[in-house]
Amino acid sequence: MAKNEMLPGTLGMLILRVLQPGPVHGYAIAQRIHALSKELLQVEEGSLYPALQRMLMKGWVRAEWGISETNRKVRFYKLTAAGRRQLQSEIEDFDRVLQGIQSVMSKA
Amino acid sequence: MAKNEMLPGTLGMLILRVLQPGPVHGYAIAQRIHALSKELLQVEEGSLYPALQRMLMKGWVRAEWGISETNRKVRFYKLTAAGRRQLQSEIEDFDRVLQGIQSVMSKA
DNA sequence: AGCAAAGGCATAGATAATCTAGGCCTAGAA
DNA sequence: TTCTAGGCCTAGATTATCTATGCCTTTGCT
Repeated sequence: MAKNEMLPGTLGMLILRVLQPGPVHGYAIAQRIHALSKELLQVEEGSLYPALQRMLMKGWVRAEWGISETNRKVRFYKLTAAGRRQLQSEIEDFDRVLQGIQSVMSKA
Repeated sequence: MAKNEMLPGTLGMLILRVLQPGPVHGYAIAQRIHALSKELLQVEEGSLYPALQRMLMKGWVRAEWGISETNRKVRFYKLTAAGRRQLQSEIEDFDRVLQGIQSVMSKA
């Protein structure tokens, strides 16, 4: 992964995390990830919407049509209880793997 | 990624890092990653050898047949100058992306 | 009124990386 | 001699991401 690309396998975790405080619509999820990461990460729409579809099917989020702050018809995504559990689990997995990576990188 | 799985996109970096101090043969690369990560990471052979092939084709490593410590015919892999540059570049990319991820995860 | 730009959802197809599951061979131990 | 661990490798499936679209609406500019 270069420039603004994502690290494969982490997009789901980031989306769930952004949804944790409350419902957010698709487009805004991408914007928040971009802003919160200080422009380091950029989620393409072609990655975002398929990811949201997967999460819907797994039951980690629910979607609801509504109106955005800018007066547009949007789909708000909301974490389910299962989604909350999934987020915790992904965080644990990520932390563990990251620790492994950092061990190798520092001590090799 | 769960249990002992790898984080996609980081295997190349880990292999290059293990090869940095000097030539290592394939099987031993996997063992070292496993050991150095305190058993947190497990590289499957079906991931390892294709990754080494890719790196050979990109010119990041060179391979040479030899005899292992256990008296077996093995292929030692050695970093090239390009491989060394690639390693630095992947480390920078990874650090940048990781910082982005951690920003999102902490501040969302 | 007309048009462009930006906001917004979505899919198809290509690409890439990993895992599963095998195959094959050898040295050394039991 | 037979078994186990060490060792190399590939085929095929799976999964996630990106590129490139298409389409619709609101707002603002001319």
